[in-house]
Amino acid sequence: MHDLNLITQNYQKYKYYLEIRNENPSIIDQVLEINKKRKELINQINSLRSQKNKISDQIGKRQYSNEEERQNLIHQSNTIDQNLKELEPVLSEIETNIRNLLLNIPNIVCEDVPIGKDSNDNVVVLQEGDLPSFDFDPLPHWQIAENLSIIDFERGVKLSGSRFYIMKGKLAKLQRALINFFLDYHIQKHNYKELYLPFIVKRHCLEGAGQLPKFEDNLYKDSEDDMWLVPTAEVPLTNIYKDEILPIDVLPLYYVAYTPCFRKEKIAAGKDVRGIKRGHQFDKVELYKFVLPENSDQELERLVQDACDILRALELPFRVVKLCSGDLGFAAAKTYDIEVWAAGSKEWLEVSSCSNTLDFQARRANIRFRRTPTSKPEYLHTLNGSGLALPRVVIAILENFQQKDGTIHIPKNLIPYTGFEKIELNWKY
RNA sequence: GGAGAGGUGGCCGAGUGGUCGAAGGCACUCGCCUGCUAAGCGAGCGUGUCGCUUAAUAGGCGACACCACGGGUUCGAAUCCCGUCCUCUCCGCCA
Repeated sequence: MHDLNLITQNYQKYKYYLEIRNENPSIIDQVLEINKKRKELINQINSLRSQKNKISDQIGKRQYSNEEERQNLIHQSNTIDQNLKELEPVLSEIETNIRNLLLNIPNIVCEDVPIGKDSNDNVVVLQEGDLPSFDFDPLPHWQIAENLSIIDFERGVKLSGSRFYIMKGKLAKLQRALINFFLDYHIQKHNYKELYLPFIVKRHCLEGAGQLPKFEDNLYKDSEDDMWLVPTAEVPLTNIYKDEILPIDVLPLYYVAYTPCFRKEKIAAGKDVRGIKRGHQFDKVELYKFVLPENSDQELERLVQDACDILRALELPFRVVKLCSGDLGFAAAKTYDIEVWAAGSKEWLEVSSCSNTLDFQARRANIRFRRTPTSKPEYLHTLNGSGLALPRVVIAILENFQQKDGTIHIPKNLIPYTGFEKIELNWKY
């Protein structure tokens, strides 16, 4: 959510940001117009309240000479009150409207983000690792999974409908091993602190992180109780310090958390239906940072490297893509996607999205800090990135480490976590 | 889920209709004092919005709002009433 005064002072800039995001900039005009009305009304209401307060004060201090005068004062106050009763609802409606408008305006865009329309204009900034070569035709993971009987697609659908699956035997363990590996790696090598979070949150958390009100379609919820399944750990992470003012010496804060993620994926209906690339439920280890505004840019670079380190450790070839303005997410001012090579499906799979949201989420969730004990509170900056998303890493391991005999080798660094070196034909029942 | 108690500023804790944005203590900031083991003295010290001032989204002045949240009573509410949420204690239930 943006600062009204900033928008008023730099409205051309805000319109420009919307344009390069392929969004309609007229929302800014609406905001300006309503804000003008808002200020007028506030002034009106404040002066009425001020009058009213003075009258009450006079009565309280017995500043009247007889009962008639007292009744007169009460009458005056009541008259003002009638005025207020008319104006106040108008103001609160205006404020709701402005808030709704503001909540729907995406973040600004960092200077160095390439201008572009869609993912075709994204820029590959780094590619690392050799793409594996095979003396046979490598299979896509769903084929491998079927051959080895390690994923049960049909029965997953039987339980929960399309886009659900069951992982079996060593594949289930592989996934569990990866989660632990990711967590340990970031805790030990990158100094993140681990959190175990609620997987269900209140609406305000989704507003704070930027999922609501715009992306309600993608969320599972219990509307009766205002309980929402998290689409990413970023949502609870953003809100742990909601409405707090942090002392500067605790910054920067680095957190890592494993959660499942739940998404309806309505927008992507019909896309990526085969295999486990895009399910309604998937696991993810998320990285999150609370940092000083002046450091957020370099913190993003480090965040990306932290995520890349995992792929390096797993010997998986990857590339880093800088998203163009038109492809940026709602809350992000700058984003790097990390994509891993999947040798069977022969495509780059997004396994991480690392973003600097600047003060966008901090404003929404009202998270601030003080530079000195006496200075004014300022909004801090937040960053988030996957470190990493599980299913697609699993896909990459299955496809890149597949052998001619149909078995799957486990990356060296992962073996201490899996307890086995390869996946072979699994039990059927 | 049932019964009871309670939610006040960074923390603790007063405050049951007007003099309360809120006593007192702690913490913190600035200054003074003091050579001695978390000493003393003085001052300051919540957040937001609106207006004026300002180069300033720094500072100053003023107004308004905020004592969990939302509504109500009243000329006037932290204080009374209603609803919601949350915390604690006891009981029940349960991995």
